[in-house]
Amino acid sequence: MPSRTTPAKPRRRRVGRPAGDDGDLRDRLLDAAAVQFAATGIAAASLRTIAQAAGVTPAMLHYYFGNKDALVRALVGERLLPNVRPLVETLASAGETPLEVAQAFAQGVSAIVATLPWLPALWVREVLCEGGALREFVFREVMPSLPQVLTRRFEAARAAGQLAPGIDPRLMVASLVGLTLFPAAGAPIWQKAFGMPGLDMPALMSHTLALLGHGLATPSTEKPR
Amino acid sequence: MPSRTTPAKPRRRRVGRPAGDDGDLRDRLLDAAAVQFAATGIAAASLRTIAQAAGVTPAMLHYYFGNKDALVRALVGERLLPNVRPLVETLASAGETPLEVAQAFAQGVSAIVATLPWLPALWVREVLCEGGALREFVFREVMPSLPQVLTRRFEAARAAGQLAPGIDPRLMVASLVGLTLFPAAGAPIWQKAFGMPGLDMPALMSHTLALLGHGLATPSTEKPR
DNA sequence: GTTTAAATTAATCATTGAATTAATTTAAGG
DNA sequence: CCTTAAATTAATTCAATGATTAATTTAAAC
Repeated sequence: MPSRTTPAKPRRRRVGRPAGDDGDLRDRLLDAAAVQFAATGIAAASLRTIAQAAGVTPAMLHYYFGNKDALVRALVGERLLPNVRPLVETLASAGETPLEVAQAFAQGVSAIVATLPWLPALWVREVLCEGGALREFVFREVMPSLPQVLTRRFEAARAAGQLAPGIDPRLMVASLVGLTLFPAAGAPIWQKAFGMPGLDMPALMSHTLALLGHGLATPSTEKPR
Repeated sequence: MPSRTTPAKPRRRRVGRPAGDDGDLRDRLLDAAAVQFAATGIAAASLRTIAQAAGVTPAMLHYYFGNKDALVRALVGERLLPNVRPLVETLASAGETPLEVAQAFAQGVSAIVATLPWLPALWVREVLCEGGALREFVFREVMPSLPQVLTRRFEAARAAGQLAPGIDPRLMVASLVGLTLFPAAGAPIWQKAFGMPGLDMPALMSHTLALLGHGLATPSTEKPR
């Protein structure tokens, strides 16, 4: 039993440079920041909380990044963009038919989610919503290309008679994001609150691709009246 | 030109009960709060900013609502739920085929957006995302019914052979929200950044219903190889 | 060994935000 | 008219947050 006079917090680190080689602290701080930013939004996430999650003092965030804004920029530059850019480049040429393009998109999102589980929530909150803190920055970096690349591909498909009537090529980006990235951002909700434990990315992907492939009605019941 | 010694801010209200009958201030505060909450997220929206947008002092928020939490509850109780509940009730019986149910859903969302333009962004940010401030509260009030009602309807349709193969009835809620409410939350983005001025709710709705009706490939090019 | 650089904490500061209170003005009721 | 209640602002308080600095410990370099 610890003596009553020495509070002796269990594993409290002493002041000074640590013995063990903690050379990866910067990475751990970025990870903690990503999780916290995605969970509560960037504005609502305090540096104290992030530092605490990484087991250090908020002064370390100042030491490694300078200030909160620079931390956000580092996260975007070193984690977000490097993982999103390959997808954008892939989509410029992947697949032939519209459905194949959509499949490539869904697969790319699925891959990103597998490595960065916090990305969908952060993207939805801070990039896609009005007033999101990352909108300007991200749009300048990746997005000028992504929507236009995809739109051009779907427009070409329509010109070639490969796109179903009534589908707006320009709106396909919104539809694809809404069907893949967005559900991933709320996965815990759909899972727990709706009592569906089987909702993982593979299940979501096959469902979504079926929907994109032939819609939701069976041919026999379509327009029955 | 105003004299230099009297700053005399133009239309600064004097202290005390106002002459004109401003009996609707409480409503205006709720409106300003809704807009601000949707624009930056609840946590990041300051009472100062909300009060300023309504042209009054933050003390008025305390006067009418008590504290920020009560303001949020009032907004949910008096603006959100009354506008969302009718949709939930409609969906319990509207339409016959899955496509008709989806159409009723899309139309309901469209109607809500017309009256409360700020709702999609607020809903996506604070209800659907992990860590959203309204999740617990809203889920206890409306959501226990909405997803289950819709899921049951799509499951019945599948049992009746009206649902296309590969479609998961439980995931349809996520798909519908992702195709309707979610794009509405980011409408200004799709519009401005993608150079598509024609993106309004009617256009989005017809596109989405076409997608849900028959998928995105023309029958002739489906499975070409 | 001694010196120097790196990494870390504790402590502090300034700013902002939510919450509260006292004072003030006007409307309404008798 | 006089009194009372309602609505509003200015000013203040308290907690939390981002930012910063000085002190401290260890590793590395010579």
